[in-house]
Amino acid sequence: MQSIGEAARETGVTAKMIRHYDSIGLVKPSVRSDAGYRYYADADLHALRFVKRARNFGFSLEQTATLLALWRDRHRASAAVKSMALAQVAALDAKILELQAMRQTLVHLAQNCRGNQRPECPILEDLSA
Amino acid sequence: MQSIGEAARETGVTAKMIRHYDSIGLVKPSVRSDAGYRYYADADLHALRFVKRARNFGFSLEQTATLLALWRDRHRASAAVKSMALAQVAALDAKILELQAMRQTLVHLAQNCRGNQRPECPILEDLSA
DNA sequence: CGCATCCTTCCCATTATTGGAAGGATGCGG
DNA sequence: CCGCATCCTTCCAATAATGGGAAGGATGCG
Repeated sequence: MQSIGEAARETGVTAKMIRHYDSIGLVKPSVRSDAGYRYYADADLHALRFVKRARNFGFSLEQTATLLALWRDRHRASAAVKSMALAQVAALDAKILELQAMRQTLVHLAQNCRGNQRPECPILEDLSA
Repeated sequence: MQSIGEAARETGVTAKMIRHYDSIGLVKPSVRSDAGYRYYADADLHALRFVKRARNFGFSLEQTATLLALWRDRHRASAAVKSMALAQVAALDAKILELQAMRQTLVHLAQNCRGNQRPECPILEDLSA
């Protein structure tokens, strides 16, 4: 049983966020002391690391909660998990395309801007067009 | 002089957001009636469209405020604008790379997940590893 | 004149995280 | 065994940008 500080050190999730995950019901400590201290069992630490990784993949906390429930269910079908992963890939694709379009337009505008002491600048001209 | 509703229709910025931009000092109406109604001059509408475009390029409101100030300054050097645009390109690049890395890992995991009724799934296994 | 539609301000919610304050609990050195 | 450092607790607030809604006043038109 680890205190919240120890759990934070071991999982790389800040104590602040661990309390937050507790408050929203995502990962709750197995034990609360009489004084209210949170104590995390190994399985809890595992869940915290799971959450951290899912967040790194860009899953929202809500998606992460679903994945966590699936992970805890030994009998779930892998299809449910796979479809979530593919949906996340599609969301990432859309976001990437959007950012690439922004980037390309900006690069194009910047290439046509002298970037000197004179005021002429197609970037602002385009923004105001 | 357009009322906020007319300004919203003409610029595509919602009345809600126009009020918000006023409250944070980004774009203020040229005139306020005795009753407190906001009235927007052509230059104000221009500024609202400018803001909308800058936001479409992924500039933050703070960056947008700077660009707007540069745009309003007839004597600014184009170098200042160009460096902001290039900084934004760099930020977009970093974000794109990050999303591509997420995407690739997820695709790889999903490819190795059968996605059937059985529980075996490398996606969850990786998340919990 | 009355009703529909607009407008105002103010408050709250979202998403995920971070910050701080005020106060209680624990642990260790002297 | 006392006091201090460090941990912990809860609550409140802020971030960025937008949206939703309530309560109430203003306007416009028939």
